[in-house]
Amino acid sequence: MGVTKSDLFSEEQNDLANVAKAFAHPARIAIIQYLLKSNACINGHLVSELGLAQATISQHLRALKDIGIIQGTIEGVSVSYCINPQRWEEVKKIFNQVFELYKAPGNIDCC
Amino acid sequence: MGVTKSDLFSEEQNDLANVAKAFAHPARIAIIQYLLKSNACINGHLVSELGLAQATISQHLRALKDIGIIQGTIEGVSVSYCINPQRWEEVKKIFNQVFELYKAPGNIDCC
DNA sequence: ACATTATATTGCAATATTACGATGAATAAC
DNA sequence: GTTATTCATCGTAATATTGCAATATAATGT
Repeated sequence: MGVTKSDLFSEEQNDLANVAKAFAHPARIAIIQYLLKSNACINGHLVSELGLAQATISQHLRALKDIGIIQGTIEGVSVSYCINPQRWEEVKKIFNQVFELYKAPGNIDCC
Repeated sequence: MGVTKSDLFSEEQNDLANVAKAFAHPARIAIIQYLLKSNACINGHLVSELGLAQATISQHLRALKDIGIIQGTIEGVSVSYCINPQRWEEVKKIFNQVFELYKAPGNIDCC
């Protein structure tokens, strides 16, 4: 059906899945990396940087903004985007909580 | 179009996006957490555990197997699944490389 | 051989995502 | 006010994902 049965799962599980979705497209990864690299706030040079249409970039930016990982402020006629530090740490923690759950088994091949 | 233009991006970016995709569904998160918790290898008790049809679970398991994060071995008539330790560490590293890229700016609100 | 159990695969319907052109809204420069 | 620039939103087409019933496959027990 294409509809995911969110009600079957915990809020935590849905949250992680939604955050992961933000990372689940190379264009959004590229945008994040670009913002991380140029620590200063960068606007839509992204359109020329990545090879996608302006409307498409805008759509990806919105997806990232929706989960709070980036934020934008109007700067004259253009818009400056940057990482939201608080949310970034939060997201990092959400992922690490899963990764830290794993304890390497005594025998290297469990199956 | 629904087709993602992978050729516009680096292999690293596409890799991360693909791994993130595996985490981008609550059912797959639930499966991973279940395997992490019961460090021993567990087979498809998942069908009764999560509220999804057998075919659907099987499909999610395949998605996780495809990116190498889990592995399964035939155990009589059933199949034991477990985390692949090597790949798990690798995936953890791939995510952390992005998270560690971030250096908190002097001024807390950059935009 | 036959039935049983457990899992995988196939085929399909419904919804989601990706991408882009066209259009709209807001600011700046004249 | 008009024009140019930048970005967001809308509408649309194409592809992907999700979920399940039905069927296939494979091993075990009788």
